Amino acid sequence: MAGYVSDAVIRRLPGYYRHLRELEAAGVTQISSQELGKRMQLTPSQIRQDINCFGGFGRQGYGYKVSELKGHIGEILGLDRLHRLIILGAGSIGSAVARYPTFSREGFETIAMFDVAPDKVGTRMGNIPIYPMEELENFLSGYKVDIAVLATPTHCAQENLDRLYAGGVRAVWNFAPTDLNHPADMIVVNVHLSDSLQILSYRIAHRDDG
Amino acid sequence: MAGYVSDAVIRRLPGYYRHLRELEAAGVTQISSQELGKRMQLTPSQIRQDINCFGGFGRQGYGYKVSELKGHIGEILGLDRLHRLIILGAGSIGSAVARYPTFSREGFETIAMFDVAPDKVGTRMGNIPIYPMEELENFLSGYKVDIAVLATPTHCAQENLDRLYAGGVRAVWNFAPTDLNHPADMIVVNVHLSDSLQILSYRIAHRDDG
DNA sequence: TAGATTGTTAATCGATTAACAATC
DNA sequence: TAGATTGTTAATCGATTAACAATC
Repeated sequence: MAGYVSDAVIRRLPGYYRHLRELEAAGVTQISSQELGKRMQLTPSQIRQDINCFGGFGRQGYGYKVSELKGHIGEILGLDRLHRLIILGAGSIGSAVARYPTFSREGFETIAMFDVAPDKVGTRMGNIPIYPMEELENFLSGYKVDIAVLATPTHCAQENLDRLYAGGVRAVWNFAPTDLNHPADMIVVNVHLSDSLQILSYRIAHRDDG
Repeated sequence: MAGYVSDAVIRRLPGYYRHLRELEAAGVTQISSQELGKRMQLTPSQIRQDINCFGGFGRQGYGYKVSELKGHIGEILGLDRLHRLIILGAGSIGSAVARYPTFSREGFETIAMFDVAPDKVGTRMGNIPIYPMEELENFLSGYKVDIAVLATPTHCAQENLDRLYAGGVRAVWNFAPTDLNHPADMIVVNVHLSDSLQILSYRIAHRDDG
């Protein structure tokens, strides 16, 4: 079904899913591209184009069934599968990810954390055990891990990524504020918090430019 | 100098700044668009176009002086100014932001946190005092706040944003996983962690599509 | 049926890439 | 000077928007 889908479209998918979830929760059962566009600040054309990258989920003269479309987009995003996560780094970022409430709802289960600090190792964060970093390879040889969250200091991020790859992990959610080198068959998605804050700073500095 | 600058360009600026900082730290003093492009996975053309939105910072036959270009981009991003932050919500996300090491380096100073939990109120996170949420308006009437970080639960995010606006705050860094309504003269930059993780999930699900 | 709204093709717009004269 | 590389204009490519026939 889905041939080539551009990055621009993919980046909008979570937004669709989020708004459809909110609409469903608000009891809305049907919506047109017109109304959804107004809500999401997108043109109706764009919404129809985006959705039709994946299939004709609407009905002429009617629009889209909210829960049905949400279901389709959820599947497209892979949210119907269970993803097993590990978190490298039990600092403040690692903790925030471990405690983030909505992830488990959406099929992301954190099965272990790793850290170098002796006072953290052996304890638990909620239900999640914290292992010493040197146990990583051993752990990976015993468990299938779908996603590793990289929340260690920047200076060891590349080394940790290499160890993850060697251990068979092929998807990384990176919070270290640096661009990591990785083989083509490893998927890396960055959360560069500083970048985001700097963009806010840019907009403040250029508030009246245009 | 800078006329209209597209979003696409603005989103790349922090990346330039980051790479230039790394290059400077590595002792590299000069770089061509060719070399920088190779490092950042961008075309030399794009780099020259991006930079020339703001001015001719290079020299023909030579390239760019790393520290000079970094300085220019830092200014363009507004990193030469001090930004005073407050953080709404002293949960795991709020704590992670409060403790994020690089922000203070770049001129972002957190002066207060706010929370509803009685056991948190009155304590400090590092040096930062935690005030009760109902003190927000009072605080805002006494301090000039450049940026508010919204790290409260989703269900009160809109209400908190409205209170911030009423209190005079005009820039918000939003971590609540929802799109907030805000007046045109308020700048809101979102960090939608779920969206980012869902994009990773999409890429895993469509790994072999093309 | 008439009205509404999709799915899809065509037109437009903007961003990226290529090319090259200017010049360090 | 010759070689390198910018700044900038022109060409290309891709994404967004508009239009409209299909159809619920």
